[in-house]
Amino acid sequence: MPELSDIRTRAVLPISTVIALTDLTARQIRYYEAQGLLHPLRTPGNHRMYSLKDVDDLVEIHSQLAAGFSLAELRDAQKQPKPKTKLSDEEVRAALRSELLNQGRLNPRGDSPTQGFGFRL
Amino acid sequence: MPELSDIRTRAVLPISTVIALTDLTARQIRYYEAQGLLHPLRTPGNHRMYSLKDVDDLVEIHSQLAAGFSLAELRDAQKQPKPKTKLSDEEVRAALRSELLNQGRLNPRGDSPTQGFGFRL
DNA sequence: TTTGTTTGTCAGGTTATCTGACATCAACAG
DNA sequence: CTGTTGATGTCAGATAACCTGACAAACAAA
Repeated sequence: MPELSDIRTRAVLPISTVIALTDLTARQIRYYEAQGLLHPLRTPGNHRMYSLKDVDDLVEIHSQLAAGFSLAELRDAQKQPKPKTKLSDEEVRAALRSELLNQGRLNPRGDSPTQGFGFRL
Repeated sequence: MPELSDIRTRAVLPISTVIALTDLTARQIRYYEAQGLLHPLRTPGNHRMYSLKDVDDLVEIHSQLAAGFSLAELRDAQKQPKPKTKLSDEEVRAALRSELLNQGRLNPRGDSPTQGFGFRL
């Protein structure tokens, strides 16, 4: 009996279910994959199988597309490692010091603060 | 965009996934359904679609089968409402009184105490 | 032995998904 | 204005997945 605890990352959903859960079309889902945005598993018969995490990612991708980003940009952004929850105590203190010195501007590159990519406190 | 919170009761899995998650055969899964033990939804094209709860139920059914119960017994047992968490305070007090009076035997019918069907405190 | 329950297996038919190609449409550049 | 690019729609042909129905096997119980 397989473990059922990894259900969010286990590929259990056919594309028809993903379509129903996301309101995306098969064309969109396959195109995002072709552009390198996700990598669903395949059955021995070559049918795509998706995890719940894939569904989340697809919704996020479509949201970012609607926000004006291109699939190429999203793909490149994926390659950047996201420190996020893996900040050491010292890094957190450094970020807080920077916060105080820069009056709340943690984003020296001037990117939109609403996208959620790259470094954020 | 559909809500993803009801994912445990939403029919999103094809029978091939259920087979992989349960180690049951398609024959077993369809036969349990034919005997009235579960009722997966169907796609417009008549393909069965299962929820994660269905997967849990199937594992439980197979376990009960291995324990010697017949599918007919399990089906009938399903029809019995299970009070369980819906006991009123008065019912709890009555059960405790009965407990004291009968020296721990809450099962006057003499069923096996390991099955988990019917009334239990 | 006979009967009932559960499971295996096969055949024939239908549905779901695949890939590849071409069309459309909007945004943008020249 | 015209041509290019990115995202999506749509279709055809092929294959995989699933369906039902039927018959057989294994086993336990009457």
